[in-house]
Amino acid sequence: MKLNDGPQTGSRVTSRGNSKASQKPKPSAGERRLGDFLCFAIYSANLAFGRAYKKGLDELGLTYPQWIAIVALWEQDGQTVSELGQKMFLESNTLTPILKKLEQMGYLRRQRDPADERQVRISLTEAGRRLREKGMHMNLMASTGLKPDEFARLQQNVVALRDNLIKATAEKAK
Amino acid sequence: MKLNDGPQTGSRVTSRGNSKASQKPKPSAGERRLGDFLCFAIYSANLAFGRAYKKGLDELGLTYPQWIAIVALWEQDGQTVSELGQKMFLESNTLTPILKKLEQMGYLRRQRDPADERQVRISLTEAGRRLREKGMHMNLMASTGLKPDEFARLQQNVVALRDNLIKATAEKAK
DNA sequence: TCCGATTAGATCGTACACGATGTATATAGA
DNA sequence: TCTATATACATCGTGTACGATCTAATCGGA
Repeated sequence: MKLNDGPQTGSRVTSRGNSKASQKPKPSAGERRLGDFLCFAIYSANLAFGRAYKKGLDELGLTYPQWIAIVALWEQDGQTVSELGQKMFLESNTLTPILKKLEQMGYLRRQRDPADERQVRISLTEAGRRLREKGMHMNLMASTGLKPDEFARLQQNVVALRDNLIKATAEKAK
Repeated sequence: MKLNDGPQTGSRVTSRGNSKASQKPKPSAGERRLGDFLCFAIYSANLAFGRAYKKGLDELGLTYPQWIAIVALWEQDGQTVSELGQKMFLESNTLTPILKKLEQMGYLRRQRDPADERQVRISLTEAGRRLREKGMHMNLMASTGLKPDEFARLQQNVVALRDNLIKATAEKAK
């Protein structure tokens, strides 16, 4: 009977039907509904991708950002934290914990660059490279319901969108 | 001199140049690079959207998911948590804290449905609706660098992608 | 009508994102 | 050379995501 911190069941004024609160069902003229927001489409597609990848990533024992980091490091080894951050669009505050976790799992090494002790160079271990190979099969092409050319085109459109957003945001920041 | 928990500066074996670790610069034949992943394009575009919206949302004093919830509730008031969750692609474990925060800020009310005490009905307050109006101007169309028809087409493509992913994931779960 | 199963939310632990801040190292200018 | 500034990374607090689990309310079948 007691709702842990839930709203009190005492003051019961059903809020649909008897209050003016519910009188705005249709967005007037130019008002955009949630389904029309491109940002929401991207946001929810990102959630969907995360869920679609979940099973494969669980087999690897990785999270999605961890997997991205492995892929990015496999492409080029010995990157600094900020170089990796540029590829992943993340900064050290987010990246450092991810990299520490992966190091602790034995998939990479982090070592200060002797030439500039401020920088940390990151390199995959043998286990890290094996993991990358093991995850090579993960391919959701079929799940996207897209044909290869559609897939490539959408990918390019989204990349262009992202880069435009970044440029516009940087410019407005000035 | 002491790097809070950073990698030890003692064992210094620069990992580029003298170890085989760095000998894999180009992905062989069919190997996909990070830039070719549609999931990564979506992931990074989502981050970019979050950053692009940041300034406008700060003026409202909201986070992105909080804003989405306000928009969704403005479209239809008195929704249950799970109905709202279907629209936002989130479940109660994520939604409840967001809704509690918005309630605490005075933008909505949460009340158990007398007809079924398991359900919680959510309705915007007057302040919540004013906030929705205030945020009406936020429009990143220009920042996307897309013409209206391109914008609409991309939006539809991403929605279709999302829905395909959800369907495929649900089917494989069976 | 009674009790097992289901449903709706809430809670908890873990892991991102990210602004703000801290610390060590490097660089530049007087 | 000495110090002010800049740079690279790490830490911290807040707020999502999300699987697992919990509780209360409802439903269903014998």
